Amino acid sequence: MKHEADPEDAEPSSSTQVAGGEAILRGKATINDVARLAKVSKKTVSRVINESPFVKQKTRDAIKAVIAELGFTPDPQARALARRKSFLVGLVYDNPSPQYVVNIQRGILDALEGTDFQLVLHPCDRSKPDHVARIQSFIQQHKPFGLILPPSVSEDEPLALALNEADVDYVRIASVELDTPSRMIRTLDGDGGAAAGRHLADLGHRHIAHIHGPLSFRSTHERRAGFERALAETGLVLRPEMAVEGGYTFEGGVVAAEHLLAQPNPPQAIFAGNDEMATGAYVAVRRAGFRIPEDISIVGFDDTPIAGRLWPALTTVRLPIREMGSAAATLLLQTADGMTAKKLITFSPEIIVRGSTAAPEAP
Amino acid sequence: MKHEADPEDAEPSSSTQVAGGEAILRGKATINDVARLAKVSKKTVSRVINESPFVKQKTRDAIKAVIAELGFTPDPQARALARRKSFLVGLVYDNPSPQYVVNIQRGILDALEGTDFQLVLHPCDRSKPDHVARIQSFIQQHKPFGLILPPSVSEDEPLALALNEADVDYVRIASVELDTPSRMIRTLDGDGGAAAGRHLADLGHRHIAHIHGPLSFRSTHERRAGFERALAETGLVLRPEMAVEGGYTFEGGVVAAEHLLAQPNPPQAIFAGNDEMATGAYVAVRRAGFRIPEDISIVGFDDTPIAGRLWPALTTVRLPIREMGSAAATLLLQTADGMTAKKLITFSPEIIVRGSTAAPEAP
DNA sequence: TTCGAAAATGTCACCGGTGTCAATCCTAAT
DNA sequence: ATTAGGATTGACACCGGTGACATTTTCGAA
Repeated sequence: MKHEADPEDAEPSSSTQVAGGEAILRGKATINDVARLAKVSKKTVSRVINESPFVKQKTRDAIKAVIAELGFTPDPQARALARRKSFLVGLVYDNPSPQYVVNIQRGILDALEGTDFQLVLHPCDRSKPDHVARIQSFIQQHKPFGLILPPSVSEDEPLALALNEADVDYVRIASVELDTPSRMIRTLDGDGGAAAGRHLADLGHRHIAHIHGPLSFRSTHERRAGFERALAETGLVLRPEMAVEGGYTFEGGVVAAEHLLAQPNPPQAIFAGNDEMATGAYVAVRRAGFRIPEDISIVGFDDTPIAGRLWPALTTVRLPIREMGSAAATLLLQTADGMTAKKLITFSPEIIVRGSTAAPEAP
Repeated sequence: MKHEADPEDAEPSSSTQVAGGEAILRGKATINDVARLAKVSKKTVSRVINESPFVKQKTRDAIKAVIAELGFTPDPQARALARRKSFLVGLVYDNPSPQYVVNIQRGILDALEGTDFQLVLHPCDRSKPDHVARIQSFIQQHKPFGLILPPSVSEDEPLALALNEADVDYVRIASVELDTPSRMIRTLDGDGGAAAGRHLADLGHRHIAHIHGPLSFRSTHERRAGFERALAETGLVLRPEMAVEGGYTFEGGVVAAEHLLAQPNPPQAIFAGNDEMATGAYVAVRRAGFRIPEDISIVGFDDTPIAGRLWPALTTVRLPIREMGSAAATLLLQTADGMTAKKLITFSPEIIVRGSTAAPEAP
């Protein structure tokens, strides 16, 4: 394939002379090179890059051809500087469960693949008083295109407020709205809790306990409320002494389950607010000498990989975490596309029945 | 505190007029503002920011004072553009174990905290033929300051070669050197394998099996070699039919263990090349009706969180993964500091004895 | 006191894009 | 043919720093 012959239209900018059969140095061309070769101003090239509708089709095609030929890629840093907005998507998280975080990451990366955006990690410690300030300064400095906030960061009202003030877009992943309006991926945690309750009730359990997360998490209440609702439908109630907090952690789950088992009338079934705590419950139950599921049934929540790795495998409520991450990123990017941005996408949980639940044995 | 009175030295650049008692807009000042207030050229300010030694102490102090007063922070994008080098550290990974990845991430973030660098995730699929090209284009576009390569990406010789060509710094986390010299965090996987072997031998086991990772991973061979070496010291040998591949995955571990147990003379103890496979072995062993550790002892490798969550808890070989991630990032950043960059940091594994191993029961 | 080299500091273009607004090109209506 | 008004395109400054090199200080040695 021949290039045009104009003697001036030669090589991409920097007059690097390279010996003989050099591999085409794709990718190092700049917008100026493209403009020169296409015989238009760099501004027009810029318009094409940014898909401005105000470029004649013919011009656009010509420029695109040059871009392809040169393997031109706009420089993210330069663009960021000029626009005062980088191509970074920040994942701001503070979640006790690594599995959860990894899956969210994967989902986001799925959605970001092929775009110009990069995922940067920004863990945050909500127990520190300056956590909001830190995030603000991150935003001021790096000017991320947007943020994704999974729980429990997503439930931080002061943070949401600060974010609305700041110049960032963000998407929350949470089970409930905040007072501050914002775009979000909503999970129907209540339905999940209900599914768990119904499953146990259907199996014939009558004496059921619950290990819940920290009271400061909205999801804790959602899951429990759904659970109690389902029990109520069968005429059951969750007795106060059968509801214990497990902090959403493995260790918390162990302690909580031990507490339950130490009572005069231990439960036949336990619904843990997440898989981590359910895993802890496994340990406590075994230590106490009970069998799963023959003596005690256990249900978890999240369906993290560990659920399938336990023995017997854990019956749990699955949230499509990876898909949620992906949806969150997609939602975030819609602003970029100028598309009519949806405000809310809802995901429903689904109960995955495995080996940790069974009908209670006849006494 | 009063400012100087010169009528011109007023507000930071952009003549935004704000009504009355505005909160001091810290952080939005630019290098020009600093230069003006400090009555020096922006270049000198730049020198201070970059800790150039060629600035008089007095000047430096004055400028630092202004920087502090203004809450000035240099703009990463602008710096990146001018230097042709961004402030991103890329984590290029392709690891079947999410736990591993998360811990590496944490370690890196520990080290990056307080610096100007940000961590960006760059998963990569080594099974795709263009994976090196993709990474190259990532580098060309985003000009990351450096990359961190955990296994198995760290064992990719072609990638290392390409990286040496490209304009990036990188640190490998691996158990062995590559032909291409590079800075690295080395783990003595062989010693870990040996520790596992010694532990089982010391307990009195004589009939021991091994589930190893993919043959394409160097660590697979390292771990196995160390293991066999330790057995040899006790006069034991790993019989060929007692060594099965488990692909470093849970499912692979299940299948491999089933294979071992189906043999006419099943092993008394199993050393799995990582915790994922050990977890799989748990399931297979249970399914086959054996007890852990009474009938069969199991040892893992990595000490990922799941090890402590199993019942009984898994005896395993621990690598300080988080610390390794941190060390890798620190090593990478040393170039920035102009410090004498170390080339190699070695981490030794340590066996963590928990409940999954015991002396074989008298037959 | 004078001079020269080292130490400090400044100048100015440039990194590779985008925003603003003016200039030019078209097309249909007059 | 002429012209108004929208469609295209271009000119130019600017985003906020850094690199290369010039200029000015500074200070000990002559």
